[in-house]
Parts: sequence; C-alpha cells; structure tokens
Amino acid sequence: METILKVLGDLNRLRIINLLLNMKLCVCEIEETLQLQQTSVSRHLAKLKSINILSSERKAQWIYYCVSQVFIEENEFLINYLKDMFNKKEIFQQDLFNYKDIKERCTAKKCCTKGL
Amino acid sequence: METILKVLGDLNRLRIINLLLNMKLCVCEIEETLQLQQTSVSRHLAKLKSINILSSERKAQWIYYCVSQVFIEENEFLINYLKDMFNKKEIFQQDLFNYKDIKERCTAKKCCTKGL
DNA sequence: TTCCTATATTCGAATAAACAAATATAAGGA
DNA sequence: TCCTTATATTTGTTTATTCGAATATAGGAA
Repeated sequence: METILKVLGDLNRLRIINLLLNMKLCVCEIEETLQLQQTSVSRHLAKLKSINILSSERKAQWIYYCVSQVFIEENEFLINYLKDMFNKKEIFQQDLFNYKDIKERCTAKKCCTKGL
Repeated sequence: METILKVLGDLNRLRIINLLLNMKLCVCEIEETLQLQQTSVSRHLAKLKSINILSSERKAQWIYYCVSQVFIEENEFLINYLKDMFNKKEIFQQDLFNYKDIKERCTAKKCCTKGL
C-alpha cells in the first residue's frame, strides 16, 4: 500500500496514468504527448509496471501500455480518487487535449508523430 | 496532489493517520502505540501537518493531533481508499488494538503510559 | 546482413528523504 | 527559581530518487 502511494507520488507518473486509464499507448506516443524524454518515460513505465499498476503488450516493435485491469479492480477507491483529481486539475486535461491534437495531425502510418 | 501521495507513501505516516482518523492523540501516545522514537514521530507529524493533512492544538504541555477536517472534506475519495485499506490490513488493526490496550493499562493522570 | 526505429538499462551526478543523536524550547510543578 | 516532561529542531550520515547521457537490445525493412 505505501509502495503504491509512493510510486504515485510523482507528477509525471500521474500524467502517464491519466493517459493510460482510458487508452493503450506506446512509449513514443506518451513521450510526444507529455513532452518527456524517452529514457524518462521508459523508466517511469518500468516502475509502474514493476508494482503491477500497468500492464503491457508488444505489437511488432511497439509496446503498448495501459493501467492493469486487475489493479483497477483491486483498487477501486484509489482509482476513484485519481479520476476525480484528473478531472479537476488543468494539467491532466491539457495532456488529454495534447494527445488528441497529436493524433489529428498524424497522417503517417507510424504509431505517432514523433519527428513530423 | 503528487505531494500528498508522496507523503502518504510511508508506512509509519500511514499508521499515524490510521490512529488520527478516529482520535485526537498527543505525540507521546502515538510514540507508545506505534513503538516509534519521539524524534521520528515528531518529524512525521511535522511533515503531515506541513501539507495540511493534520491539524493540532495545544493543551497545557501536550499537543494533540488529528486528521484535519478540511482535508477529510476536500479529499473524500482518498479518505475512502485509506479507510478501506486500514480495515483490510492487519498492521493497522493491530495498532488500534495496541492503543486500546495501552489506555486500559493506564491508571495514571498522565496522558499516556510512557514509562509505566 | 545492415540500417533504422522503438524501447530498456546502466552510469554518474544532483537532489531529496530518512533516521539517530544531540540540543532547544515550552509548559507545569516543586 | 530549578527540575521534569512534552515536543520540536538541528546536525550529520546514510539511503533513495530523479534525470540526462550513453549504451544495449529487439524487431522490421531494405
């Protein structure tokens, strides 16, 4: 329990969870959306996955992450708190908007607009 | 938000909050109940109070702490999560039991059984 | 095979957090 | 006043955490 709270006590990890509560995204989409470095995103994802908050699946060279269904089911109250906060705080809404914006601008077959 | 989660990400601070969700306790009662050192309890209390999770009031030489009513009202979902976990996890129930036990053994006029 | 892209890991530096011991402060009682 | 108890703060040390840079690995395409 305290491990979960400690790991959640980081803004960038909360921003990642905000995205992944509703969508499966690959690492580079998260990088783009949050404007974070690849190495930083990768480390945060690894930490979140190590305590089973996230799950992942590989599709070709991309690895898609989302919030683990088991975690959601076993931590209903915590998820309620997070969702409530994500709705209230500007930064999380902005991140969701950024994601949509990136997707709209993306015409390539690549998974994301990195480098466009 | 991430500050709250980070501060909550410590077992001893969670144990303190578990006690103070239902009772106003002075520092030495918390020390006794959790079997922690005075300096450690004091530091944890200061940290929790610094972000307004706890409030305190002095009565003579004792300072009584409890979870801030404002915090409870403004973080309803989080409190629900914490209470749910406190009910489920052995250690938190044990702490509540220890507190009752100490109180029953205490016949002195002192606020707690320290040194008895 | 070689090259490119996606992702993960390692390393070192900077920062933050934790803890114990010692000291300081504040209130009450003798 | 001096002594005791309750609590807070400071200091030094150890341990964790974060971040960037560099490197490694893994898969797809040429």
